Amino acid sequence: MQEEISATKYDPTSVEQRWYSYWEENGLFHSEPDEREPYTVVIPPPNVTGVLHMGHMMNNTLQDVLVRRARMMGKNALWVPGTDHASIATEAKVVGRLSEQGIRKQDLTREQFLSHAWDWTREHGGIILKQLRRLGASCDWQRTAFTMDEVRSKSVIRVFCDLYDKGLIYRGLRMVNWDPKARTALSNIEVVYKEEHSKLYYLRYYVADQDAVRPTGAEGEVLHRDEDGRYYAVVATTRPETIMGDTAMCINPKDPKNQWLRGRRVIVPLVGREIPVIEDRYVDIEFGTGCLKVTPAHDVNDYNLGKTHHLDSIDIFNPDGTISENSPLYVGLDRNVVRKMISKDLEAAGLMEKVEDYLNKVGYSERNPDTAVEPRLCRQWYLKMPHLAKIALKPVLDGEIKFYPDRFLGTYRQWLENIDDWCISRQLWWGHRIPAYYLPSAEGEEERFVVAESREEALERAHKIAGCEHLKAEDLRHDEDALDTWFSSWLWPISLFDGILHPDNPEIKYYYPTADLVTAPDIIFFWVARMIMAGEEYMHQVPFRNVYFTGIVRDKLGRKMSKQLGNSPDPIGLIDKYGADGVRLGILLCTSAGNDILFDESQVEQGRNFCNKIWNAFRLVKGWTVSDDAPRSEAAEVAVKWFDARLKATVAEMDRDFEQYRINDAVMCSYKLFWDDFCSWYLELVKPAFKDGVQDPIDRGTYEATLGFFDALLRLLHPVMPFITEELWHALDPAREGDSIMRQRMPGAGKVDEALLADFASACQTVVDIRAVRQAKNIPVRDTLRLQVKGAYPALLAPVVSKMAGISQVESVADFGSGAGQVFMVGTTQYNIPLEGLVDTGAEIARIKAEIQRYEGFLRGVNAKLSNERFVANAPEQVVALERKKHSDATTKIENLKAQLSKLENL
RNA sequence: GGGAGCAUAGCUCAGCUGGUUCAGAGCACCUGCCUUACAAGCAGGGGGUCAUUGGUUCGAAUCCAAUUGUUCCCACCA
Repeated sequence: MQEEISATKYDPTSVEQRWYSYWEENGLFHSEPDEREPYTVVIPPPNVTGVLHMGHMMNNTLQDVLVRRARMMGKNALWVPGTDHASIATEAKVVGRLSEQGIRKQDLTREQFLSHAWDWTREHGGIILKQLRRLGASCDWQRTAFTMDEVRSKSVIRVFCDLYDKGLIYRGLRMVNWDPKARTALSNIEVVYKEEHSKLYYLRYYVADQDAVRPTGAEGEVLHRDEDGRYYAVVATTRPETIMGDTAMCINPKDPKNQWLRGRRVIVPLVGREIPVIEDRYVDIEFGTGCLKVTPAHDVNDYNLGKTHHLDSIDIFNPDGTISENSPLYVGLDRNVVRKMISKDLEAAGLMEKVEDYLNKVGYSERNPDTAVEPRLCRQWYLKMPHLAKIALKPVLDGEIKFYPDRFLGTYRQWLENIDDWCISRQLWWGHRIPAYYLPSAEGEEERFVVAESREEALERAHKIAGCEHLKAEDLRHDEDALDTWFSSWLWPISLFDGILHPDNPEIKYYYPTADLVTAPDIIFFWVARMIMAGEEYMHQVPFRNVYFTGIVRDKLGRKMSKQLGNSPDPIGLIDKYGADGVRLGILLCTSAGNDILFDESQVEQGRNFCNKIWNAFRLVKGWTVSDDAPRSEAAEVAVKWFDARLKATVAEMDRDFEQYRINDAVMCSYKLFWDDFCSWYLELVKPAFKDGVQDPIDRGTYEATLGFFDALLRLLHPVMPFITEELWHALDPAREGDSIMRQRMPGAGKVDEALLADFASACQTVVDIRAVRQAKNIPVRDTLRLQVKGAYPALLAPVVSKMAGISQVESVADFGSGAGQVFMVGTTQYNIPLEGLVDTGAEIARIKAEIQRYEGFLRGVNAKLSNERFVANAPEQVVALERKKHSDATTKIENLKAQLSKLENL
């Protein structure tokens, strides 16, 4: 320590490692239920194979601040960590790795594939949890959970069966959003719509029965004929590659342009197949030519048209997005390739009328952002939403759960009020396998199944079905699909405490509901809303009280951080460079609820500099020699009293900020308290004089008080900067070995002596003004000055200006005398620094004149108010009184200045 | 197409229930200092029609309306 303390820079590396191990080894993050008030936070589980990015950094720093603070407020704080199996993302990574080794997923059995996936999980899983330790996260690691561990898996299965038995889960055949890369269905919210520049292709659909075409003569009718006189319709489409699936063309019956097409049949270009022309009001007359090609298998709207008009449906795609055998053309080719190809072929065949640029919205898979979603008709599992949406809406509208910022309430409400059933099945292996078992069935027979937690139970259930009494276990076919990842995440606050399987266990009863949830607004639907549903359904209680929405971390230019752009700093690299405390402070200072943050390394630099400041303040204090006989200086006397008040006032302010989740404000408060109030004022005031190369000793009383303040400041800062505060808290007193700052209480707010704070502020202003005079006149600090005062001034002024501004003497005078001096005002009190020969009278006159002008302008404004009868009559008394005070103060100031001016002019 | 947010100093943003926290903070910038804790620092300083236009009010950065710009969310128009 002795050697380390001589360093003028704080070195976080060894400190951070040492204390984190200490905390963990001593179980300081661990919580067990006891008689204290619980404070619970569950981590938004990061992907098990993920690595820490800036978003995690911000999010987890915020959580850690809340948790550490709660712990030091005397609560039994618990922060439960864990990871998410992230089925699509993880499965995609595993598939990717296998294919690098030349292995295709379809060549593996389910068991073989899962074994690879578990290998991958063990290999990469937990990296992110280690990284969170570097950040200082005070998670109870003994409780680390995984969405696919035993308790969580069983909970998911139990809930599925329960919801099925309640009639909330069903199997349905409908259009789903299909991800052809992952080859799975997606829920609606997993589709991200992106605007993109594409083409609108105008295709010729020749009329089949040319001879039957009769112009109707309707006004505005548009007939198309080629050079041979053959009639054709023109269809505008963005997806020419789907024409092989066309089973109709649709016009609006009211469309005058296309009256002649009513009742006709047309020929699908290239394909040559005849399809009917149907009529439906759905078609927009204004769009394109008013003719719509109908492909019921590949478009939701077309599907609906197909249903109402009883059209055939031709599915021309394979699950991977290549053209299937159902198509006469392009079989086996990818849909994106075919689009280019077919447009050329259409062109060549003279079937392409024209191509226009077109801006349209295309749905992409959230997890495979390069893959456009393909609407596809298939059978999936769904969870009914009306009941769950209803129970999830109430606690938020009632304010039982509070959102910070509360504007997300509107988003939340709107979504729940217009919610679709949730497609919960995924055609993936990595995840919780759907506990449905199909009974043997003959070809064409409707599928029959039972839902149960195990095959044995399923068999029992199956036996109860007529005709199935003799089935054997192996006759049951287990559903191949897995559940949506969010179907496990939504149970997280419950399943972490085993509340699904054992609803009455002491842990769930103690820790649930959790206190605060810190998360990003983009998962408000995916996760937040659904956790509330599950909480209400299974615990009959909200899962958390407050939801703090963070913003998105962007770079300095406002761009989202991404791997592609390479604009995302490596968080661990930042910690290596600046220290975890510095990084935490840097992030916290620019975070406010719901607002995106524009991250720049300079903010982290600021954090590091602050660590340095704390470190050096510590060096100063620890470097003092203490004397039991030395008397306490007047300046120290004032400083101790003042800082005590200042500290209490700041604590109160921070408490208010935390209550409203204005965390950045609270952090800034403590930053300024330490840097400005403690270092720049307090320490400078109590700092013993330095004479003849020797520093005077400090008196014991002031020293003890200073250590006390330092201690309080460290406690106040601990939630934000856990490492340096623990280090210095120990260094303050060797007797603390074996203890931890984490176990101490936060400083409390107390009654604040406001008058003292005001007096001190006035004295500070005086110091600043004196220093300004010194700088302007180039008077070094070692040359002491005299200060004359006209009027009332605070009693603590003299010691403060003496110590801080090099004033040897403060004289109360009736008049500043005839000699030249530098006069200034603090409030309405006039001060003068006699400076014979140093004052430029001309410049001074000009300055005072400008000053007078400024105050006169101010006074005019005040007078305007005061002479307004309605103001005097209507405004609250206090406000009017204030205005009167402004008036009298300004008048006094102007008088003072004028007197000063005339004196100078008469020199 | 529907909804929400934002617009205040060069940058990032506070400004909460209209009135001394009213025009603020941090960073950046300028000037002077290597003053025995800290140059990653100290001291001092400049800088803004509060997007625009109306309205409410004794009084508006603050409340209301419209406009402009911008960001985000939701929605099946090929």
